[in-house]
Order: sequence, then C-alpha cells, then structure tokens
Amino acid sequence: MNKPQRYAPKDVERKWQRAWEEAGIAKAEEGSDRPKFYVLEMFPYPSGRIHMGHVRNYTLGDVLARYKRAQGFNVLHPMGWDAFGMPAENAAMDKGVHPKTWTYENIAHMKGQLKRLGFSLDWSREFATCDPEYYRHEQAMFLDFMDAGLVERKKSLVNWDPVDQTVLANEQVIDGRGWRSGALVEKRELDQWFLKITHYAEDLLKGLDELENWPEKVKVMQRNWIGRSEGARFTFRLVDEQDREWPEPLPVFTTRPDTLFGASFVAVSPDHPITKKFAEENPEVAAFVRECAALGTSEEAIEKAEKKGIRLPLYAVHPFKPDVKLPVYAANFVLMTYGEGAIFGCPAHDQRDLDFARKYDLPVIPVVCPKDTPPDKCEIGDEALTDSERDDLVMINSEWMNGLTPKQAKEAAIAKLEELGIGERQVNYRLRDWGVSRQRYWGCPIPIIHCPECGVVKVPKQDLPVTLPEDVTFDAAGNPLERHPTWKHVKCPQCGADATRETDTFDTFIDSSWYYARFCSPRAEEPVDLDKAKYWMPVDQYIGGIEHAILHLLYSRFFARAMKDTGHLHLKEPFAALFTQGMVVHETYKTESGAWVEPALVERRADGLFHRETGEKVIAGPVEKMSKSKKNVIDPEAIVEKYGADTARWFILSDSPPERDIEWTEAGVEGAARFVQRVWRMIDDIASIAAPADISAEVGPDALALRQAAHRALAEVTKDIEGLRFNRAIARIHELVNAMGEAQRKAGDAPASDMAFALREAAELLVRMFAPMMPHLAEECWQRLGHEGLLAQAPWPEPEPALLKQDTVKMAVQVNGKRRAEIEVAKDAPKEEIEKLALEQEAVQRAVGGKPVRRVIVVPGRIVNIVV
RNA sequence: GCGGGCGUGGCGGAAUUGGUAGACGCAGCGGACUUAAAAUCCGCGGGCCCUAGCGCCGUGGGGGUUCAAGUCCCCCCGCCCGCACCA
Repeated sequence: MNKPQRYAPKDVERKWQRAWEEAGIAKAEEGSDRPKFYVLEMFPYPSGRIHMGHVRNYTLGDVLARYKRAQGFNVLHPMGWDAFGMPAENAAMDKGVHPKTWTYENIAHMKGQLKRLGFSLDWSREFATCDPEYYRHEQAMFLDFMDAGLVERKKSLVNWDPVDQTVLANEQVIDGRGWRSGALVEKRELDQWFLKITHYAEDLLKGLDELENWPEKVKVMQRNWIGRSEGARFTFRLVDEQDREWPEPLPVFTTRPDTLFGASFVAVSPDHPITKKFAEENPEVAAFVRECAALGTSEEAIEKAEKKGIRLPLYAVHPFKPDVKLPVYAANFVLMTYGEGAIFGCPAHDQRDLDFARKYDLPVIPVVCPKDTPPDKCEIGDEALTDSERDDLVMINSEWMNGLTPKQAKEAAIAKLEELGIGERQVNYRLRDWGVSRQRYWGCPIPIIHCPECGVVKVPKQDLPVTLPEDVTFDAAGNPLERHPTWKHVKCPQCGADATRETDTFDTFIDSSWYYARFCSPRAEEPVDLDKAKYWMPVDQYIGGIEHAILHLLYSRFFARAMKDTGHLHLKEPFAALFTQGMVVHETYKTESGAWVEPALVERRADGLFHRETGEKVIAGPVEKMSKSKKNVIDPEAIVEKYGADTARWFILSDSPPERDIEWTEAGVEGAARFVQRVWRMIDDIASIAAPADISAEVGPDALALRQAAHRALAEVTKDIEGLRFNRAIARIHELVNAMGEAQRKAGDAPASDMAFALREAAELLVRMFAPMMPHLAEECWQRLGHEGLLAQAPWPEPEPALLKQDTVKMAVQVNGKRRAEIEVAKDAPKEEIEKLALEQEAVQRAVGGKPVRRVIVVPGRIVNIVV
C-alpha cells in the first residue's frame, strides 16, 4: 500500500470553493416548479469580524441547505447585512472613520470570512440594510403604513443623555447613567414616531398557537410580553373634601371586578393628570412626584421600593354603595403606562394593595373566602388571598354577590357596571406601541417633512429615497443630521414654503423586520415582488439566537401583518419554523493578579496553566459565553487557518445538541481535525482497491454486515439531519467509520471481491452523508473515488430497504426485571418460540431457581421478562 | 413572586411509544510500531466488596404505578433562562 498523503485543507478548500462558485451550486432557481425550501439564518451586524456564534449559526443553516438541495428542493439560502447601528457611529467618533466606509469595509472582510467557511450562500441576492436601494423601500412602506393608520406621532418619555445629546434605549442606561458618557440620564418628553403594533396585539397572540415548529419557550415569552388580561374598565365618581362633585370621573381598569366590595382606597399614578394638577398647587404632592420620578431610572430601586403614597384631597364614590367614599391616593406602584393609570385597592386580595393598606392603616375587608371557613373566621394576615380560579372559594361581605364563586362574581359585577352605565368588560394588553424614532445619523431617514403651514407632510414617493448626507461630522455631541448645514432645509412638497426634514432615523429593528421578504426579490422595484414571495415565503427554517426571542421576532411578525394589510406581502407569519441555537462558550483564564488572559496565550504544562509570554501562573475560571471583556474568545479565522473550515464545522456540530450551549475546547478541535485525516486516509485507501462495479457473486457475512451498517447509518443520519440532531448524525457517522476500519483491517491488503465492493459502497455512502457538514473534504474524497462532477450537485442517496431489514434480533431476557441472558432469534419468530428459547437459557434457569414461572412477557424484538 | 427548561460516568452527551442505561466523542490508562518522539493502530474504562460472584448498588433525593421506570404520577432539593409593582 502506498503511503497516504496528509489531507491539506487549505489548498483543497479553496479549490472546491471556486468550483462551487463557478457551478453556481447555491443559486436559487427562479421560475422553478420544484418544491422550494427557504432556509435563513439571522443576518449579521457587520462589526468587523465574524465570531464563533456566527460560525455555529451559519453552519447549522448550511448543513440544512446542502441537505435539502440534495433532496431535490429548490433552496433559497441568502445572506445580507444588518448594517445600520451605533457601533458605526462610535467608530466614527473613536477613529474618525466615516460610518459608511467602516461598514462597507467590514462587510467586505466578513464576506470573505464566510466564503472561506464554505457556506453555500446565494450571494447574488446580497444586500445591506444601509444600501439606499434597500431602505428606500422601507421609507415607502412607512408611508403606506401611515395611510393605513398604523403610524402615530406622539409625545413620549425617553432616556436622554445630556452629554452625548442623544436618546438612549433602556438597555443603554446602566444604573441611571449613560453607558458611553456616564452622565446621569434624564427623562425627556419628545415627539416620537410610533408603529401601532398594539393594533395587532390579539392577532399576534393568537398567531402563536399556529406556530407549531417554534420553541415553546419563545412562544411563552412572546405571550407574556403581549400580556393579555381580561377584566373591566369603569369610572368612579369623584368628590372633593367639601363633597362637591369633581368635573371628571376617574376611569380605572381591574381584572378583579369581583372584589369591588372589598375596595378600601383608590390610587392613581404619580404621572396621572389628577396628580399633576394637585402637584401644581401643593408642594408636598409635587415633592412626592419628583421622588417617584427620581426612583424611576434604576431598576433595582424599583424592585425594592416600598409601597408609598400621598393623600389627595379627593374621595371616590363606591359604584355599588353610593354612601361609601374611598380615599384617593397618588401611589408609586401605579403605572401610568398600563390600563388607565389608576386602580381601586382591595387589600384583602392583592398583595401590593395589602402592603399599602397596612402602611396607611386602611381597612382590609375580605370578600373571597374558602367554602369551608365561616365568613366571620375569614381573616387576612400578611398575605393576601389572591386566588380567584379555585372552585372552593365563595364571595362574602358582598351583598348580592354573596355565595357566588369569584368567577361568577366577575360576570355579575361586570353586568352590574354595564347596567349602571359606568363600565364595561375590557381586555388590556401590556404590549405598547413601538417607538421607532432615533436621534442618530447611521440609520434609515424617516421620510417626513415638517412644514410650518401644513404640519407633518409625507415625502412624495417619487422623491424617495431620502438619502443620508455623507458630508457629516462626528466631532460634536448630538445628531449630525440636526447640525448639517443644508440637509434638513427643504421646501414643503405641498405648499412650497420653507420647511425642515425630520432628522430622526428609524430604529434599526425596522431594517431587520422585513429583510426575509426582500430576499425573495432583492432587486425588485417594489419592496417585495408578490409573485416571488408567494413562491418562496414563508421561511421554512429560521435559525438564530434566543436573544431575539421577543423583539426581532415579534417585530417581524408585526411587520408581516402590516405589510399584508398594505399589499406588500401575502401572509402574516414569516417564519414557519424557528430554531434557537445555543451559545458557544469557553473556559475563562485569569492571572493571579486578576487580569483576563486570552486562550491563545495560555500554555498547558504538566504542573498547571501558564502565560505563554510572561510565564505567570494562570487560573482557569468558569466556562462562559465568549466575550471580549473576558477575553475568552476564539477567532474563527485562526481556526480555519490552522485546521480548515471542515474541522471547524465538524467540531461545532459535534457533541452538543444545537439548541444547547457548546463548549469550545482545543482538545475537541484536535479531535475533529484527527477525524478529518482519518477519513481521508481511509477513503484514499479504499479508492486504491479494485472493486467490482456490481455484486453478483455470493456476499459473505462480513461484507453483508458492512453493507447493512452503511445503509443503516445512512437511514439514521438522514433522520437526524431532518430533525436537526446533528450531534447524533455525527455519532452515527463515527460508528460507520469504526465499522469500516474494522472491516478493512480484517480484509487486509487484498480483500475478496465481495468485501471490496462493500468497502467501496460504504466509502461512497459515508462521503455523501457527511457532505453537508464537511463539504470540502467530501468533494475531495468524491473525486478520489473516481467521480466526476460535484458532489454538491449530486442527489441524496437512499438506503436499500432490503439491507435495513434485520433477519435476527438480539433480545435481553430478564427474570423479575433483572437482565440474566441474551438470545438471538429470527425477527419474526413467534412468541412461543422466543419464550421457549428464553426459558432454556442456563443463566435463566439458575435465576428462576426451580420456582414456578408465574408469567412470561414477550415483547418481540425487544425483551423477554420472566416473572416468578 | 410568576413562567419556561434542566439534573445520566472525570467531561460533552446517547438511550424509539416505558423494554439490555452510559451509543459516539473528549480527556485518561495499558499495549503495538519507533533509537526516541510525534503520528497511527489495538485494548480498557459507572460505583462497591479482605465474600470477585450466577454478587450488590446505580440516571439529584424520597415515595408510587408497572412484569419492567432515566422515561409516567406525587412530594422535595439544586441549577439555568425569561419576565417582574401589569391592577
């Protein structure tokens, strides 16, 4: 046998990548009548370099894309760039690079990295969201959304960074300070654009039930986020301390109208108009409002804040008992943004109300009581009785509702409120409208002009896109669009008067809320070519990180609905199946002085870990998500350089199921690299054996066993890929390679013709089944095996049914549930025969020990259990 | 607090509908080859025991259902994630 050459991934991979590109293997076919499969991974932000999370994400998608292609599907597997966002502006401020330059350079670099990983992406459909050619459609759709009543402009409180002169997202406020400037963040009221996602609250909630191939976890998170609750809205009559009627009645929302007879106070939000009114004339109320506002910024403060309130000189008249007047408070735990910003307090049956009542010495009147407790014994201590669904509860102290269950009482109370004409049944949602205005440069300009005469005017569609000016500066705080000398000064398209452009840009989440649809027709004159979308949409498999469980995925579902209602799309649910992959994690390292050390600088010696350069002792810390701050980052480019793309792909698919976190280890990668070499040697070896093209001669037992192993592995791997269980598929492939190695060894240098055939057949099947995971190695092996043409274009093999059938099966024999022997029987052997054979076993006889056999359970193909 | 998930060797993880627990990989140990090393190949590998067996125990803990439980039911413990004053 000639000495096999080491497989050299670097040259080989480049060669096949070029071949694939020339053959256009990844190009989705237009106008095809084949069934389609749209596999999409969340597109990356072009931060500069790809990271291991990308490698995992895109490898998962690529395996599926290649597999589906081989299965005969017309596969759409596109890639683009989520290219607007803050880091580009930060780079501009830090390094003086223009955001556009920075972004497009990053894209070019990362595209090269993705290509070197061998992902079969249809690059002809590529776009970046910062291309005017992309965002002009976003602007056009926004105008259509306006016409459809899905856009609103209103004042809203924002986090304002006084140093950077910009609005911050909640996530960018850390302990009340701006994450970049460190300045104390202020609440400011600004005019903002909103998309009315609440219009679809019910539909977004209901739609979740249809998404069978979404993780339950994500659906639950979205359900909670939408936060539907059923209850009643009604109004209190208010009177002042002189018993004079207050001009405006006070609306409140409650989910517990059944507990109305237990009400002992009414509370409004510190931001409520009533509170504000009293704050104007009463300094104590004003102080209280300020105190609450100050507390509002830090999340921890909210968590631990004590229930606090201040009396307002008002009383609320109980709707069912006109002679009862409830004191009105402004209270810190009542949110202006939910419901009506006002509540009635029923201390006996709500924990917050109870805490509040104990503090201010308000009555606690139980109105719900367990059936078996006498009403006069029903007392509330420090814990409110909040249950209302239990059937063993009855209403007490509630006049005409006494004796009803809380459930019945809810209905009765609502009916009464309706009869009195002061309230009705209402459904409330936690979901708020989506504020999309950002005071930033590097985003999609909002296509609006403010005219002193005409007010808000839409930019006419023929004037789109409103493009970003490129001659901007980043040397001052604030929005560069705001201070640009000319950009914002325009004539009103309606009356021609001097007017100003909207200088806010869109939240970048808008960009990613419809890109999946654009990929169907990336160069269309319309946002989406409906004919194309009708073929390609929905995305059959969407893959990405769990961190987008709510925002991106909910916004996308909203956008699809809004697009449908404005004629830009034909369906409501863009992603038929969702897969959320786990993170790539790595051990962390620190020196004894506490400095983080990157893995590349850690040297493993017999007596511990040491810093490669300084020689310091290094301590291994917990395994955590790769992050720059902890320096536990492995650069994919270095891995590809050292081991090749296939090794990286193989390792990241091995061991851990894709939905779980995977630990990146040097040893693991080495193992994957060894496997690549082993496979190559084996294929090279088998390729040099002359094998018959057909097998008409007698097949011996060894050859048959190998054939069966290969075909079974194929069947298993096919199932596993189909179910995205790539770690299992890989285990099956390892098993086949082990079996082949054994057969090879047994057969020696000159195998008989039946074995030669079996080896070659196994080799070909092996190569074809790992091809989606290690496509370069597969092509090289395919060629070595004498094939012409690309494996990437070959169909998926099918196992021969005859070889999947087993003639005999091994069955365990248990006595009283304990395994005592194993028998081999014909697969279709009758139960009686199996039973007889089992009882004949020596070990079984010993275990039975002459005791009478009470029962024998035979599960054909699985087990025999003898009960004595 | 509410909701979701998880708990299996030294580690990552397999295990069909309840049917031989620990597939496969990593690390480890032993051996072959070699002057030596690397590479490669082969083998071993849950725990316990002065009883080494035809033994006993074993999937976070306790109980239950069953001929049979990692898997189903009840209770408890621990960990991870999400939401959190939502009336």
